[in-house]
Amino acid sequence: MTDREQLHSFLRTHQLETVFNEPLMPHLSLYRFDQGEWICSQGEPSEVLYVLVKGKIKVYTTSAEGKTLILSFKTPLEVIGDIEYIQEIPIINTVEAVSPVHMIGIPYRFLKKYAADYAPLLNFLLDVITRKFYMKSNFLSFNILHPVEVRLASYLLSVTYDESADAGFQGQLSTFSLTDVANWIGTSYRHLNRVITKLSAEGLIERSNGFIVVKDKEGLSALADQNIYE
Amino acid sequence: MTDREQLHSFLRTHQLETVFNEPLMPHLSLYRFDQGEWICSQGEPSEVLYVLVKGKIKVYTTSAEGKTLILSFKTPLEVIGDIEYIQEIPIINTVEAVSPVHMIGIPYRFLKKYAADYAPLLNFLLDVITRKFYMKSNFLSFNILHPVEVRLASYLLSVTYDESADAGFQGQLSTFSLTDVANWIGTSYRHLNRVITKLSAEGLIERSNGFIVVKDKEGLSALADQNIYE
DNA sequence: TAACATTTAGGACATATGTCCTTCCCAAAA
DNA sequence: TTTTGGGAAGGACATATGTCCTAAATGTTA
Repeated sequence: MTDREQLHSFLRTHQLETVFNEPLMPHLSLYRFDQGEWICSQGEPSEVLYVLVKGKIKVYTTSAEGKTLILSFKTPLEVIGDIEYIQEIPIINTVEAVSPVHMIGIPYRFLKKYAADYAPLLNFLLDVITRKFYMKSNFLSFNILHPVEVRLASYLLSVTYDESADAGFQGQLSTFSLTDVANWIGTSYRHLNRVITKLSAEGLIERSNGFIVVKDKEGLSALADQNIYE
Repeated sequence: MTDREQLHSFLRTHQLETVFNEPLMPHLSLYRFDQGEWICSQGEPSEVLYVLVKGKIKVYTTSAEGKTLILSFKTPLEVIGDIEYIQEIPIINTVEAVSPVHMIGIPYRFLKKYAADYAPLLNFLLDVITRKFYMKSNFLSFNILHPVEVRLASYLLSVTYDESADAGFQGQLSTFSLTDVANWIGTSYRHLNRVITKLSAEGLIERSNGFIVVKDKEGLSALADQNIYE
């Protein structure tokens, strides 16, 4: 399959054919990123709108002091560079591939030229952005309002739910390093460890060579009264 | 001046005349809210898109445990209910007038009927939402990544800047109660007090019957290396 | 003015979280 | 097999923050 064919196949799969109008089509291209590769990085000038169509990415911000805060893990369908496109600002967050990734890219200048008033695209962007807004806002407020223990419980539930739906992992936390998890829930690796130890002692989870196994889903739910992801 | 005239005057002032198309016009109405009045409240069904055209509002969320987190103070031009409109979800956050407030309201059903594909409105919403997204995301990450001391410094700078530009207040923190400030920077009243005492001891600020006076703007800036509002 | 409510500042203590460092374990290289 | 490097777990300690309570200050009503 050629790149062009694959691109169109992705458009079809995600029902994007109506989102981009005819004059825009020639300017779409397919990008691939390897695991660990940076897709864009905080502070850079931004020029391309990306649509994630395959794989998993990690969005994070780095503070002046060098602390990292993971803002989200995203799977298709998701858009990167939308805020930057509309506000005409440099890249806000660093985006990194956590698996092999395919993205469709459209340079801003063509969007501006051919689709600034194309309602289907505008509606698509509105939908994507508002969903992002809602989730991020929720997630970050949750982080501020709850202690690490609750955040971890909430995180574990959402991840194990995903995984098991996806591959029958039976609540084993794979994929992410504990360092990632720490940055994700906004705490230090050390403290995360402490909380893991505590939850283990309470029989809610179990640690097995670098991973975490959920033992008592009910118990975790009780702890994380409100799931971040709803 | 009749309500109708005033409404149109507001539309003109904020250059909104092009945002709403003809069939929508009869369905715009002007709302007034008194200081302290609730404009909408977390969890309610949402039915009206509001545009803040005069006054100041406070947006906050309340956690299951009853903790309050103020997400933003907003002045014109700002939109309330946009996320809810597009995602078709209940009200996310509680909004309260902190001064007498004027808002233009448009019921969702007319928006859907007459303007679902009206590009100027869509672009307006995109602009407003992305700006909100950017600021909120910034603000909340900042909160997670920095201690209260830094958040307070950053807050004081932004507020005193605003105030002085507005009315020559010379860095006196008016308007907000310290309880509001605490909820705003995501900490407890008690701890805020502690930090205020500390910064006072360092000569950066001074406390004078319920208010705070900024004594050393440079010093505060050094502390808050990155201003939340940029 | 007296009595009472309400707000404000801060003390005492417990808990949450961060930083730094050490130890242990395992895998890859010699 | 030995060596070495690096990650993972956790100890020790300092700091940040929260909760509960008290005392002073201020306003408010009788």
